[in-house]
Amino acid sequence: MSPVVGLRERKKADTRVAISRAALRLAVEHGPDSITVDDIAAAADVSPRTVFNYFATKEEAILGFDPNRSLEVGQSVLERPARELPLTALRAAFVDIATGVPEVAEISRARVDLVRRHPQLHPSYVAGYAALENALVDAIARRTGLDAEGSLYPRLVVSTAIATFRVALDRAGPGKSSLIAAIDEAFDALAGGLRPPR
Amino acid sequence: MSPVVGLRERKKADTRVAISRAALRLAVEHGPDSITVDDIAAAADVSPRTVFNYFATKEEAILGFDPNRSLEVGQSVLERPARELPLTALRAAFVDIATGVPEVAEISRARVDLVRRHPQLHPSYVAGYAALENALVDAIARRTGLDAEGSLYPRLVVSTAIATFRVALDRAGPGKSSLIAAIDEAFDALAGGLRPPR
DNA sequence: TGCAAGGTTGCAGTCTGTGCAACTTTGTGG
DNA sequence: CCACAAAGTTGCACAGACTGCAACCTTGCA
Repeated sequence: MSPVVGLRERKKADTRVAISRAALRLAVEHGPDSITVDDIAAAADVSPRTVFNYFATKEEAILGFDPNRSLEVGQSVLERPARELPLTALRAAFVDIATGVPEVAEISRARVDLVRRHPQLHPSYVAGYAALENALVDAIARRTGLDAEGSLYPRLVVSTAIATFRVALDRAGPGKSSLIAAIDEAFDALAGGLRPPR
Repeated sequence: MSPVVGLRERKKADTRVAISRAALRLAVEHGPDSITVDDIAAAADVSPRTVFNYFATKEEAILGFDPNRSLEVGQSVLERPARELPLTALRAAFVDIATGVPEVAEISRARVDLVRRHPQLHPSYVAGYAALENALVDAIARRTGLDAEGSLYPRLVVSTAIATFRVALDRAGPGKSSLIAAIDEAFDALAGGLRPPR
């Protein structure tokens, strides 16, 4: 009998989550530099070597990159109504992220805070958006019928949309205005050609 | 007699350049992963320990971050005519970079190529734009009279402009269309609200 | 000329990250 | 039910990045 997802895959997914949860928790508690891979491994109940089987670096573990996530978001952009403008479809996808499973959003916010408090993480954090960018460029290229690499437009619109999302994320810090409101304000300005507010 | 810039400072600047030149050259020749800090130090004729006095990481040395450079670009934005729109002033500043000292542009292009060929460098490369972003946010805040942090606009316009510049840089690869043309096309699209090409 | 500030170096040590080979667990087919 | 293949986990040895510290050298100035 071959289960839709076998015990093997489920265990792998669990292990990945366990490592990344442990890494995030420890990093939040003690700071990313004060913890070692050994600490993370111990907290996740695996060997240090195994941590590197799942994540290329310690920071990746803390930030919990999940390649599948990017593909999901790309898919959600493809599923938006065909008549929507690219920028509108992208904005909707970001709103989906923001309003998704509360627990996921919570963890995601914790990561943003952590990066804010520890700028050493910034490079790795930004790097995590590269996979998302590629997935979205692909989706936009399909929607518009443009060539993903040959044409300037797909990468341009995705790249600026992600930048816009990140500004909104940063602005909607803990206790500040809602993320949705920030996304709306930022994307309106972007679609309007970024003229300065009166 | 106190020289405008003393021997000390000149030597420091020279050493920084020597290290970063050596690091870039070796990385281009052998790949960033195949060279060690010891190699770089030897090529720059300093001790390995000294390399870390100038750059926090090996990758920083290869990518040759110079904090002063960001301040210069910020200054050039402030010096644009006051009636120019923020996006126009930013675009002009990027064109200045592209048309500046040929030798500098040459090195800068070599770095872009290197990053393209070795994506491991991408995170650090992108991180290098953080200093530029902050300098430009400051400049735009002053030009518009908006609060750099309290208002969404300054960071939004700078962040998207940098993303746009980077897409143009990437597009204008070696032997491809001119960088200026790419900057023009990309910024026109951005100022037009990123509607898809007909 | 002599001294203080600042820059460079070597050293010892910690930690990240990798290749490899043994070991364990899961899935499958006889 | 049992063997066997496939896939995952672990330990080990090791290269190399990076840091703190203390000694040493060079520059700027009185």
